[in-house]
Amino acid sequence: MQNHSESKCLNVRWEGRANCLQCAIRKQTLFADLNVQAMEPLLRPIQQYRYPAGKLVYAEGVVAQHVFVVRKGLLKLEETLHDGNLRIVRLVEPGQVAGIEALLDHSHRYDHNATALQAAEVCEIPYVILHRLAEQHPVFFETLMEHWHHQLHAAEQVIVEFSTGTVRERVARALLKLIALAEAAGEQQIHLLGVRDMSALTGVTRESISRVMAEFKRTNMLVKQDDTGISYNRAGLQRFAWQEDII
Amino acid sequence: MQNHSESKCLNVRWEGRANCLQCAIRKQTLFADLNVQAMEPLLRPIQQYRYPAGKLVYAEGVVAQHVFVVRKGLLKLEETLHDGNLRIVRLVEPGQVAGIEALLDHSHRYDHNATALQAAEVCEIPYVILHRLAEQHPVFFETLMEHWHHQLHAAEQVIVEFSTGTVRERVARALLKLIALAEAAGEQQIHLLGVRDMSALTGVTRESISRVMAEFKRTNMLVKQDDTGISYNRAGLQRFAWQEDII
DNA sequence: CGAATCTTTGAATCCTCTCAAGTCTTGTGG
DNA sequence: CCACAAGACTTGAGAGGATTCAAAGATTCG
Repeated sequence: MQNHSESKCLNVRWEGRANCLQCAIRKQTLFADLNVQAMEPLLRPIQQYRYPAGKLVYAEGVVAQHVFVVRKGLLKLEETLHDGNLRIVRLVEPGQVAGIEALLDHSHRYDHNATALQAAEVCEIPYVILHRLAEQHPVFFETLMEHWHHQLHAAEQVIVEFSTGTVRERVARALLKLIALAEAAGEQQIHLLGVRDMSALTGVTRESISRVMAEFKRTNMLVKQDDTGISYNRAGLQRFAWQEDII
Repeated sequence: MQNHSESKCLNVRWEGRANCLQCAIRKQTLFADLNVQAMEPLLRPIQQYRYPAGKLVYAEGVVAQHVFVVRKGLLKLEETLHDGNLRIVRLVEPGQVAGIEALLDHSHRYDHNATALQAAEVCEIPYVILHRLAEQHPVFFETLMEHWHHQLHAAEQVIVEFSTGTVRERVARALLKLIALAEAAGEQQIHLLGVRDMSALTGVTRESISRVMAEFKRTNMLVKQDDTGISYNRAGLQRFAWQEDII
Protein backbone atom coordinates (compact mmCIF):
# COMPACT_ATOMS: atom_id res chain seq x y z
CA MET A 1 0.00 0.00 0.00
CA GLN A 2 1.13 3.49 -0.63
CA ASN A 3 2.29 6.05 1.80
CA HIS A 4 1.29 9.60 1.11
CA SER A 5 2.99 11.28 3.99
CA GLU A 6 4.05 14.85 3.41
CA SER A 7 7.62 13.94 4.30
CA LYS A 8 8.43 12.08 1.09
CA CYS A 9 12.02 12.47 0.13
CA LEU A 10 11.19 13.15 -3.49
CA ASN A 11 11.06 16.78 -4.39
CA VAL A 12 9.00 19.04 -6.52
CA ARG A 13 10.54 19.03 -9.94
CA TRP A 14 10.68 22.08 -12.11
CA GLU A 15 10.09 21.14 -15.70
CA GLY A 16 10.66 24.47 -17.35
CA ARG A 17 8.35 26.50 -19.50
CA ALA A 18 5.06 24.95 -20.37
CA ASN A 19 4.50 24.04 -23.96
CA CYS A 20 0.90 25.02 -24.35
CA LEU A 21 1.01 24.56 -28.10
CA GLN A 22 1.56 20.86 -27.78
CA CYS A 23 -0.33 20.32 -24.56
CA ALA A 24 -2.23 17.09 -24.85
CA ILE A 25 -5.04 18.16 -22.56
CA ARG A 26 -5.34 21.77 -23.59
CA LYS A 27 -8.80 21.18 -24.98
CA GLN A 28 -10.02 20.34 -21.48
CA THR A 29 -8.48 23.34 -19.82
CA LEU A 30 -8.62 27.08 -19.50
CA PHE A 31 -7.12 27.48 -22.95
CA ALA A 32 -9.53 25.25 -24.80
CA ASP A 33 -10.93 28.00 -26.98
CA LEU A 34 -7.79 30.03 -27.30
CA ASN A 35 -5.61 30.62 -30.30
CA VAL A 36 -2.54 29.54 -28.44
CA GLN A 37 -0.23 30.15 -31.36
CA ALA A 38 -1.12 33.82 -31.51
CA MET A 39 -0.90 34.15 -27.74
CA GLU A 40 2.47 32.53 -27.42
CA PRO A 41 4.39 35.56 -26.08
CA LEU A 42 1.81 36.09 -23.39
CA LEU A 43 1.90 32.47 -22.31
CA ARG A 44 5.66 32.33 -22.10
CA PRO A 45 5.90 32.82 -18.32
CA ILE A 46 3.87 29.70 -17.61
CA GLN A 47 5.96 27.15 -15.75
CA GLN A 48 5.42 23.46 -15.39
CA TYR A 49 6.07 21.38 -12.28
CA ARG A 50 5.84 17.80 -11.18
CA TYR A 51 4.70 17.15 -7.62
CA PRO A 52 5.10 13.79 -5.93
CA ALA A 53 2.18 12.53 -3.87
CA GLY A 54 1.97 14.42 -0.61
CA LYS A 55 3.70 17.62 -1.70
CA LEU A 56 2.18 20.97 -0.91
CA VAL A 57 1.34 23.00 -4.01
CA TYR A 58 0.34 26.19 -2.24
CA ALA A 59 -0.54 27.16 1.30
CA GLU A 60 -3.59 28.81 2.79
CA GLY A 61 -3.12 32.48 3.58
CA VAL A 62 -0.33 33.13 1.10
CA VAL A 63 -0.95 35.97 -1.35
CA ALA A 64 -2.33 34.26 -4.43
CA GLN A 65 -0.28 35.06 -7.50
CA HIS A 66 -0.82 31.93 -9.52
CA VAL A 67 -3.61 29.76 -10.72
CA PHE A 68 -2.61 26.11 -11.06
CA VAL A 69 -3.83 23.91 -13.88
CA VAL A 70 -3.68 20.20 -13.14
CA ARG A 71 -2.46 18.30 -16.20
CA LYS A 72 -2.14 14.93 -14.55
CA GLY A 73 -2.68 13.39 -11.14
CA LEU A 74 -4.95 14.72 -8.43
CA LEU A 75 -4.91 17.58 -5.93
CA LYS A 76 -6.85 18.09 -2.74
CA LEU A 77 -7.89 21.42 -1.29
CA GLU A 78 -8.26 21.23 2.45
CA GLU A 79 -9.14 23.29 5.48
CA THR A 80 -7.96 22.91 9.03
CA LEU A 81 -10.73 22.36 11.54
CA HIS A 82 -10.93 23.96 14.96
CA ASP A 83 -9.56 20.78 16.54
CA GLY A 84 -6.60 20.58 14.17
CA ASN A 85 -8.07 17.87 11.97
CA LEU A 86 -8.25 18.38 8.25
CA ARG A 87 -11.22 18.30 5.94
CA ILE A 88 -10.94 18.07 2.19
CA VAL A 89 -13.34 20.55 0.61
CA ARG A 90 -12.74 19.49 -2.97
CA LEU A 91 -10.65 17.42 -5.32
CA VAL A 92 -9.04 19.00 -8.37
CA GLU A 93 -8.68 16.65 -11.31
CA PRO A 94 -6.84 16.96 -14.61
CA GLY A 95 -8.07 19.83 -16.74
CA GLN A 96 -9.29 21.74 -13.70
CA VAL A 97 -7.70 24.54 -11.77
CA ALA A 98 -6.65 25.08 -8.18
CA GLY A 99 -6.25 28.46 -6.56
CA ILE A 100 -8.83 30.10 -8.79
CA GLU A 101 -9.32 32.72 -6.07
CA ALA A 102 -6.07 34.28 -7.32
CA LEU A 103 -8.23 35.91 -9.99
CA LEU A 104 -10.23 37.93 -7.49
CA ASP A 105 -7.92 40.79 -6.62
CA HIS A 106 -4.23 41.41 -6.54
CA SER A 107 -3.72 40.75 -2.89
CA HIS A 108 -6.17 37.96 -2.37
CA ARG A 109 -4.88 35.01 -0.37
CA TYR A 110 -5.33 31.31 -1.03
CA ASP A 111 -8.30 29.86 0.79
CA HIS A 112 -6.83 26.39 1.34
CA ASN A 113 -3.82 24.21 1.45
CA ALA A 114 -3.46 22.50 -1.90
CA THR A 115 -1.60 19.21 -1.90
CA ALA A 116 -0.94 16.50 -4.46
CA LEU A 117 -2.91 13.37 -3.58
CA GLN A 118 -1.30 11.47 -6.41
CA ALA A 119 1.85 12.36 -8.33
CA ALA A 120 0.77 15.39 -10.33
CA GLU A 121 1.84 17.55 -13.21
CA VAL A 122 0.81 21.13 -12.75
CA CYS A 123 1.16 24.32 -14.77
CA GLU A 124 1.59 27.49 -12.79
CA ILE A 125 -0.06 30.47 -14.44
CA PRO A 126 0.51 33.98 -13.13
CA TYR A 127 -2.88 35.59 -12.58
CA VAL A 128 -1.67 38.56 -14.61
CA ILE A 129 -1.74 36.42 -17.73
CA LEU A 130 -5.32 35.47 -17.16
CA HIS A 131 -6.28 39.05 -16.48
CA ARG A 132 -4.66 40.15 -19.69
CA LEU A 133 -6.29 37.38 -21.64
CA ALA A 134 -9.64 38.39 -20.27
CA GLU A 135 -9.08 42.02 -21.21
CA GLN A 136 -8.05 41.18 -24.72
CA HIS A 137 -10.63 38.46 -25.31
CA PRO A 138 -13.76 39.01 -23.29
CA VAL A 139 -14.98 35.61 -24.42
CA PHE A 140 -12.38 34.22 -22.09
CA PHE A 141 -14.62 35.15 -19.18
CA GLU A 142 -17.01 32.47 -20.25
CA THR A 143 -14.22 29.96 -19.85
CA LEU A 144 -13.31 31.33 -16.46
CA MET A 145 -16.90 31.08 -15.32
CA GLU A 146 -17.09 27.49 -16.47
CA HIS A 147 -14.13 26.78 -14.26
CA TRP A 148 -15.72 28.49 -11.27
CA HIS A 149 -18.74 26.36 -11.95
CA HIS A 150 -16.71 23.20 -12.02
CA GLN A 151 -15.22 24.09 -8.66
CA LEU A 152 -18.74 24.23 -7.28
CA HIS A 153 -19.46 20.81 -8.73
CA ALA A 154 -16.38 19.42 -7.06
CA ALA A 155 -17.47 20.83 -3.70
CA GLU A 156 -20.97 19.44 -4.16
CA GLN A 157 -19.51 16.05 -4.90
CA VAL A 158 -17.75 16.12 -1.54
CA ILE A 159 -21.06 16.90 0.15
CA VAL A 160 -23.36 14.56 -1.72
CA GLU A 161 -21.09 11.58 -2.39
CA PHE A 162 -18.31 11.61 0.16
CA SER A 163 -20.03 13.11 3.19
CA THR A 164 -23.40 11.39 3.04
CA GLY A 165 -24.41 7.89 4.13
CA THR A 166 -22.55 5.14 5.94
CA VAL A 167 -18.79 4.84 6.02
CA ARG A 168 -19.01 1.94 3.60
CA GLU A 169 -20.98 3.99 1.09
CA ARG A 170 -18.67 6.98 1.35
CA VAL A 171 -15.54 4.93 0.92
CA ALA A 172 -17.00 2.99 -2.00
CA ARG A 173 -17.93 6.24 -3.73
CA ALA A 174 -14.49 7.68 -3.15
CA LEU A 175 -12.96 4.55 -4.66
CA LEU A 176 -15.27 4.81 -7.66
CA LYS A 177 -14.06 8.37 -8.09
CA LEU A 178 -10.46 7.17 -8.12
CA ILE A 179 -11.44 4.48 -10.60
CA ALA A 180 -13.10 6.99 -12.90
CA LEU A 181 -10.02 9.20 -12.77
CA ALA A 182 -7.68 6.29 -13.45
CA GLU A 183 -9.74 5.16 -16.40
CA ALA A 184 -9.94 8.66 -17.79
CA ALA A 185 -6.15 8.64 -17.66
CA GLY A 186 -6.07 5.29 -19.47
CA GLU A 187 -4.88 3.29 -16.49
CA GLN A 188 -6.10 -0.14 -15.49
CA GLN A 189 -5.27 0.11 -11.84
CA ILE A 190 -5.81 2.69 -9.17
CA HIS A 191 -3.53 4.24 -6.59
CA LEU A 192 -5.24 4.24 -3.24
CA LEU A 193 -5.20 7.25 -1.02
CA GLY A 194 -3.77 7.08 2.46
CA VAL A 195 -6.13 6.50 5.35
CA ARG A 196 -5.62 10.09 6.49
CA ASP A 197 -6.82 11.51 3.21
CA MET A 198 -9.79 9.19 2.97
CA SER A 199 -10.67 10.30 6.46
CA ALA A 200 -10.37 13.99 5.59
CA LEU A 201 -12.46 13.43 2.47
CA THR A 202 -15.30 11.61 4.18
CA GLY A 203 -15.33 13.12 7.64
CA VAL A 204 -14.94 9.69 9.23
CA THR A 205 -12.21 8.46 11.58
CA ARG A 206 -9.08 6.81 10.20
CA GLU A 207 -9.84 3.59 12.04
CA SER A 208 -13.26 3.32 10.46
CA ILE A 209 -11.74 3.89 7.04
CA SER A 210 -9.15 1.24 7.69
CA ARG A 211 -11.79 -1.30 8.66
CA VAL A 212 -13.87 -0.71 5.57
CA MET A 213 -10.82 -0.89 3.34
CA ALA A 214 -9.87 -4.17 4.96
CA GLU A 215 -13.37 -5.46 4.28
CA PHE A 216 -13.17 -4.40 0.63
CA LYS A 217 -9.89 -6.25 0.28
CA ARG A 218 -11.23 -9.35 2.02
CA THR A 219 -14.21 -9.47 -0.32
CA ASN A 220 -12.04 -8.83 -3.37
CA MET A 221 -13.55 -5.48 -4.18
CA LEU A 222 -9.92 -4.43 -4.24
CA VAL A 223 -7.06 -6.73 -5.17
CA LYS A 224 -3.45 -5.83 -4.72
CA GLN A 225 -1.50 -6.52 -7.90
CA ASP A 226 2.16 -5.61 -8.05
CA ASP A 227 3.19 -3.09 -5.45
CA THR A 228 2.29 -0.07 -7.52
CA GLY A 229 -1.32 -0.75 -8.33
CA ILE A 230 -4.62 -2.14 -7.14
CA SER A 231 -7.24 -3.67 -9.36
CA TYR A 232 -10.90 -3.45 -8.53
CA ASN A 233 -14.40 -4.84 -8.88
CA ARG A 234 -16.35 -1.88 -10.09
CA ALA A 235 -19.79 -3.42 -10.10
CA GLY A 236 -19.28 -4.66 -6.57
CA LEU A 237 -18.22 -1.27 -5.33
CA GLN A 238 -21.19 0.32 -7.03
CA ARG A 239 -23.48 -1.93 -5.05
CA PHE A 240 -21.87 -0.70 -1.85
CA ALA A 241 -21.88 2.90 -3.03
CA TRP A 242 -25.56 3.23 -3.85
CA GLN A 243 -27.09 0.67 -1.46
CA GLU A 244 -29.81 -0.44 -3.79
CA ASP A 245 -32.21 -1.89 -1.23
CA ILE A 246 -33.32 -4.89 -3.22
CA ILE A 247 -36.84 -5.74 -2.10
CA MET B 1 -42.51 25.86 15.92
CA GLN B 2 -42.64 26.58 12.28
CA ASN B 3 -43.69 24.38 9.47
CA HIS B 4 -41.82 24.72 6.27
CA SER B 5 -43.68 22.24 4.13
CA GLU B 6 -43.80 23.03 0.44
CA SER B 7 -47.59 23.01 0.61
CA LYS B 8 -48.04 26.34 2.39
CA CYS B 9 -51.17 28.08 1.31
CA LEU B 10 -49.46 31.43 0.99
CA ASN B 11 -48.34 32.25 -2.47
CA VAL B 12 -45.42 33.83 -4.17
CA ARG B 13 -46.14 37.51 -4.35
CA TRP B 14 -45.11 39.60 -7.28
CA GLU B 15 -43.96 42.98 -6.09
CA GLY B 16 -43.40 44.69 -9.41
CA ARG B 17 -40.27 46.23 -10.81
CA ALA B 18 -37.31 46.35 -8.55
CA ASN B 19 -36.19 49.73 -7.41
CA CYS B 20 -32.46 49.29 -7.54
CA LEU B 21 -31.85 52.97 -6.99
CA GLN B 22 -33.29 52.85 -3.51
CA CYS B 23 -32.32 49.30 -2.70
CA ALA B 24 -31.17 49.20 0.89
CA ILE B 25 -28.78 46.33 0.40
CA ARG B 26 -27.43 47.22 -3.02
CA LYS B 27 -23.98 47.80 -1.63
CA GLN B 28 -23.80 44.14 -0.66
CA THR B 29 -24.95 42.80 -4.00
CA LEU B 30 -24.07 42.41 -7.62
CA PHE B 31 -24.65 46.10 -8.22
CA ALA B 32 -22.45 47.36 -5.44
CA ASP B 33 -20.03 49.16 -7.74
CA LEU B 34 -22.47 50.14 -10.40
CA ASN B 35 -23.74 53.55 -11.33
CA VAL B 36 -27.32 52.43 -11.04
CA GLN B 37 -28.72 55.78 -12.03
CA ALA B 38 -27.03 55.68 -15.41
CA MET B 39 -28.01 52.06 -15.93
CA GLU B 40 -31.64 52.53 -15.10
CA PRO B 41 -33.07 51.60 -18.52
CA LEU B 42 -31.10 48.39 -18.57
CA LEU B 43 -32.23 47.42 -15.08
CA ARG B 44 -35.88 48.07 -15.80
CA PRO B 45 -36.81 44.41 -16.46
CA ILE B 46 -35.73 43.31 -12.99
CA GLN B 47 -38.70 42.01 -11.04
CA GLN B 48 -39.10 41.60 -7.35
CA TYR B 49 -40.88 38.75 -5.56
CA ARG B 50 -41.69 37.68 -2.07
CA TYR B 51 -41.54 33.95 -1.32
CA PRO B 52 -43.06 32.45 1.81
CA ALA B 53 -41.01 29.82 3.62
CA GLY B 54 -41.13 26.55 1.71
CA LYS B 55 -41.82 27.96 -1.76
CA LEU B 56 -39.78 26.80 -4.71
CA VAL B 57 -37.85 29.59 -6.39
CA TYR B 58 -36.57 27.58 -9.34
CA ALA B 59 -36.32 23.92 -10.22
CA GLU B 60 -33.40 21.77 -11.20
CA GLY B 61 -33.20 21.04 -14.91
CA VAL B 62 -35.15 24.08 -16.08
CA VAL B 63 -33.38 26.29 -18.62
CA ALA B 64 -31.76 28.99 -16.54
CA GLN B 65 -32.85 32.44 -17.67
CA HIS B 66 -32.59 34.33 -14.42
CA VAL B 67 -30.15 34.91 -11.64
CA PHE B 68 -31.83 35.52 -8.30
CA VAL B 69 -30.56 38.03 -5.77
CA VAL B 70 -31.69 37.40 -2.23
CA ARG B 71 -32.59 40.67 -0.55
CA LYS B 72 -34.02 39.20 2.62
CA GLY B 73 -34.60 35.77 4.12
CA LEU B 74 -32.75 32.61 3.23
CA LEU B 75 -32.71 30.14 0.35
CA LYS B 76 -31.48 26.57 0.17
CA LEU B 77 -30.06 24.87 -2.89
CA GLU B 78 -30.59 21.15 -2.75
CA GLU B 79 -29.95 17.97 -4.67
CA THR B 80 -31.95 14.78 -4.69
CA LEU B 81 -30.01 11.71 -3.62
CA HIS B 82 -30.23 8.30 -5.25
CA ASP B 83 -32.58 7.13 -2.49
CA GLY B 84 -34.91 10.09 -2.88
CA ASN B 85 -33.65 11.96 0.15
CA LEU B 86 -32.51 15.54 -0.20
CA ARG B 87 -29.20 17.13 0.64
CA ILE B 88 -28.68 20.86 0.91
CA VAL B 89 -25.51 21.82 -0.92
CA ARG B 90 -25.52 25.46 0.10
CA LEU B 91 -27.44 28.26 1.74
CA VAL B 92 -27.93 31.56 -0.03
CA GLU B 93 -28.13 34.53 2.27
CA PRO B 94 -29.09 38.17 1.68
CA GLY B 95 -26.81 39.91 -0.78
CA GLN B 96 -25.90 36.65 -2.46
CA VAL B 97 -27.22 35.09 -5.63
CA ALA B 98 -28.89 31.82 -6.51
CA GLY B 99 -28.86 30.28 -9.95
CA ILE B 100 -25.56 31.84 -10.90
CA GLU B 101 -25.11 29.04 -13.44
CA ALA B 102 -27.56 30.97 -15.63
CA LEU B 103 -24.57 33.06 -16.65
CA LEU B 104 -22.76 30.15 -18.27
CA ASP B 105 -24.52 29.76 -21.59
CA HIS B 106 -27.89 30.53 -23.02
CA SER B 107 -29.34 27.08 -22.62
CA HIS B 108 -27.77 26.07 -19.36
CA ARG B 109 -30.07 24.46 -16.86
CA TYR B 110 -30.33 25.04 -13.14
CA ASP B 111 -28.25 22.64 -11.11
CA HIS B 112 -30.54 22.48 -8.08
CA ASN B 113 -33.91 23.08 -6.62
CA ALA B 114 -33.87 26.45 -4.91
CA THR B 115 -36.38 26.93 -2.11
CA ALA B 116 -37.04 29.61 0.47
CA LEU B 117 -36.07 28.37 3.92
CA GLN B 118 -37.39 31.52 5.52
CA ALA B 119 -39.73 34.07 4.03
CA ALA B 120 -37.61 35.73 1.38
CA GLU B 121 -37.50 38.75 -0.87
CA VAL B 122 -35.83 38.01 -4.15
CA CYS B 123 -34.99 40.01 -7.26
CA GLU B 124 -35.14 38.14 -10.51
CA ILE B 125 -32.53 39.31 -12.99
CA PRO B 126 -32.60 38.11 -16.60
CA TYR B 127 -29.15 36.79 -17.44
CA VAL B 128 -29.18 39.02 -20.52
CA ILE B 129 -28.89 42.05 -18.32
CA LEU B 130 -25.84 40.72 -16.60
CA HIS B 131 -24.28 39.78 -19.93
CA ARG B 132 -24.86 43.26 -21.23
CA LEU B 133 -23.50 44.84 -18.10
CA ALA B 134 -20.38 42.74 -18.40
CA GLU B 135 -19.91 43.72 -22.02
CA GLN B 136 -20.29 47.39 -21.29
CA HIS B 137 -18.33 47.41 -18.05
CA PRO B 138 -15.67 44.73 -17.96
CA VAL B 139 -15.06 45.62 -14.32
CA PHE B 140 -18.33 43.94 -13.64
CA PHE B 141 -16.65 40.59 -14.17
CA GLU B 142 -14.73 41.14 -10.98
CA THR B 143 -18.03 41.41 -9.16
CA LEU B 144 -19.33 38.30 -10.83
CA MET B 145 -16.24 36.37 -9.81
CA GLU B 146 -16.61 37.51 -6.23
CA HIS B 147 -20.07 36.04 -6.29
CA TRP B 148 -18.84 32.74 -7.70
CA HIS B 149 -16.30 32.75 -4.93
CA HIS B 150 -18.91 33.32 -2.30
CA GLN B 151 -20.88 30.36 -3.61
CA LEU B 152 -17.82 28.24 -3.02
CA HIS B 153 -17.57 29.55 0.52
CA ALA B 154 -21.17 28.63 1.13
CA ALA B 155 -20.56 25.08 -0.11
CA GLU B 156 -17.45 24.77 2.03
CA GLN B 157 -19.44 25.86 5.03
CA VAL B 158 -21.84 23.01 4.45
CA ILE B 159 -18.90 20.60 4.38
CA VAL B 160 -16.83 21.94 7.23
CA GLU B 161 -19.49 23.14 9.66
CA PHE B 162 -22.69 21.29 8.93
CA SER B 163 -21.39 17.92 7.75
CA THR B 164 -18.54 17.35 10.18
CA GLY B 165 -18.60 16.13 13.77
CA THR B 166 -21.38 14.82 15.98
CA VAL B 167 -25.03 15.59 15.44
CA ARG B 168 -24.93 17.93 18.39
CA GLU B 169 -22.06 19.90 16.91
CA ARG B 170 -23.64 20.11 13.48
CA VAL B 171 -26.98 21.29 14.80
CA ALA B 172 -25.37 23.83 17.12
CA ARG B 173 -23.36 25.24 14.22
CA ALA B 174 -26.45 25.43 12.02
CA LEU B 175 -28.26 27.31 14.78
CA LEU B 176 -25.34 29.70 15.15
CA LYS B 177 -25.59 30.33 11.43
CA LEU B 178 -29.27 31.18 11.80
CA ILE B 179 -28.40 33.42 14.73
CA ALA B 180 -25.75 35.24 12.72
CA LEU B 181 -28.21 35.78 9.88
CA ALA B 182 -30.92 37.01 12.22
CA GLU B 183 -28.56 39.44 13.90
CA ALA B 184 -27.28 40.68 10.57
CA ALA B 185 -30.91 41.42 9.75
CA GLY B 186 -31.33 43.27 13.05
CA GLU B 187 -33.57 40.65 14.63
CA GLN B 188 -33.40 39.48 18.23
CA GLN B 189 -34.94 36.10 17.67
CA ILE B 190 -34.46 33.33 15.17
CA HIS B 191 -36.83 31.32 13.06
CA LEU B 192 -35.97 27.66 13.33
CA LEU B 193 -35.83 25.43 10.30
CA GLY B 194 -38.01 22.37 10.02
CA VAL B 195 -36.55 19.05 11.03
CA ARG B 196 -36.46 17.98 7.38
CA ASP B 197 -34.29 20.90 6.37
CA MET B 198 -31.94 20.50 9.30
CA SER B 199 -31.60 16.88 8.29
CA ALA B 200 -30.89 17.74 4.65
CA LEU B 201 -28.35 20.32 5.77
CA THR B 202 -26.43 18.06 8.12
CA GLY B 203 -26.84 14.64 6.55
CA VAL B 204 -28.32 13.23 9.73
CA THR B 205 -31.71 11.59 10.26
CA ARG B 206 -34.72 13.66 11.20
CA GLU B 207 -35.15 11.74 14.45
CA SER B 208 -31.63 12.54 15.55
CA ILE B 209 -32.17 16.21 14.78
CA SER B 210 -35.37 16.20 16.76
CA ARG B 211 -33.64 14.67 19.78
CA VAL B 212 -30.85 17.22 19.78
CA MET B 213 -33.27 20.10 19.34
CA ALA B 214 -35.28 18.78 22.29
CA GLU B 215 -32.08 18.67 24.33
CA PHE B 216 -31.23 22.26 23.38
CA LYS B 217 -34.68 23.37 24.46
CA ARG B 218 -34.47 21.41 27.70
CA THR B 219 -31.16 23.03 28.56
CA ASN B 220 -32.40 26.48 27.57
CA MET B 221 -30.03 26.86 24.67
CA LEU B 222 -33.24 27.74 22.85
CA VAL B 223 -36.25 29.33 24.49
CA LYS B 224 -39.57 29.71 22.81
CA GLN B 225 -40.87 33.24 23.15
CA ASP B 226 -44.11 34.20 21.43
CA ASP B 227 -45.11 31.86 18.68
CA THR B 228 -43.09 33.59 16.00
CA GLY B 229 -39.65 33.58 17.50
CA ILE B 230 -37.10 31.73 19.56
CA SER B 231 -34.45 33.32 21.69
CA TYR B 232 -31.13 31.68 22.27
CA ASN B 233 -28.04 31.25 24.40
CA ARG B 234 -25.26 31.97 21.98
CA ALA B 235 -22.35 31.21 24.27
CA GLY B 236 -23.89 27.91 25.24
CA LEU B 237 -24.42 26.87 21.64
CA GLN B 238 -20.87 27.84 20.82
CA ARG B 239 -19.64 25.43 23.45
CA PHE B 240 -21.61 22.67 21.78
CA ALA B 241 -20.53 23.73 18.32
CA TRP B 242 -16.78 23.70 18.88
CA GLN B 243 -16.47 21.07 21.60
CA GLU B 244 -13.64 22.72 23.39
CA ASP B 245 -12.32 19.68 25.23
CA ILE B 246 -11.57 21.33 28.53
CA ILE B 247 -8.79 19.37 30.18
C1' DC C 1 -63.38 19.78 12.31
C1' DG C 2 -60.58 16.21 10.09
C1' DA C 3 -57.01 14.36 7.12
C1' DA C 4 -52.48 14.81 6.07
C1' DT C 5 -48.12 15.89 7.35
C1' DC C 6 -44.62 16.83 10.61
C1' DT C 7 -42.59 16.13 14.91
C1' DT C 8 -41.55 13.79 19.14
C1' DT C 9 -40.33 9.90 21.86
C1' DG C 10 -39.10 5.09 23.08
C1' DA C 11 -36.60 0.83 22.69
C1' DA C 12 -33.63 -2.11 20.32
C1' DT C 13 -30.08 -2.64 17.09
C1' DC C 14 -26.33 -1.49 14.58
C1' DC C 15 -22.70 1.45 13.54
C1' DT C 16 -18.95 4.37 14.58
C1' DC C 17 -15.71 6.21 17.67
C1' DT C 18 -12.27 5.87 21.24
C1' DC C 19 -8.43 4.02 23.28
C1' DA C 20 -4.85 0.97 23.15
C1' DA C 21 -1.69 -2.28 21.48
C1' DG C 22 0.53 -4.39 17.83
C1' DT C 23 2.29 -4.62 12.94
C1' DC C 24 4.11 -2.76 8.92
C1' DT C 25 6.60 0.77 6.21
C1' DT C 26 9.80 4.18 5.33
C1' DG C 27 13.61 7.10 5.74
C1' DT C 28 17.82 8.09 8.39
C1' DG C 29 22.13 7.48 10.12
C1' DG C 30 25.69 4.48 11.58
C1' DC D 1 23.66 -2.41 4.00
C1' DC D 2 21.45 -2.98 8.18
C1' DA D 3 19.31 -1.32 12.40
C1' DC D 4 16.49 1.86 14.41
C1' DA D 5 13.12 5.35 15.11
C1' DA D 6 9.17 7.65 13.52
C1' DG D 7 5.18 7.48 11.40
C1' DA D 8 1.35 5.04 9.20
C1' DC D 9 -1.80 1.46 9.22
C1' DT D 10 -4.39 -2.44 11.36
C1' DT D 11 -7.05 -4.73 14.69
C1' DG D 12 -9.61 -5.58 18.98
C1' DA D 13 -12.72 -4.58 22.71
C1' DG D 14 -15.85 -1.66 24.88
C1' DA D 15 -18.56 2.47 25.20
C1' DG D 16 -21.26 5.75 23.22
C1' DG D 17 -23.80 7.59 19.51
C1' DA D 18 -26.88 7.34 15.59
C1' DT D 19 -30.26 4.88 13.04
C1' DT D 20 -34.34 2.21 12.58
C1' DC D 21 -38.95 1.04 13.32
C1' DA D 22 -43.05 2.05 15.44
C1' DA D 23 -46.51 4.63 17.69
C1' DA D 24 -48.22 8.64 19.80
C1' DG D 25 -48.60 13.84 19.88
C1' DA D 26 -48.80 18.44 17.25
C1' DT D 27 -49.71 21.43 13.46
C1' DT D 28 -51.50 22.97 9.42
C1' DC D 29 -54.69 23.65 5.79
C1' DG D 30 -58.70 22.80 3.37
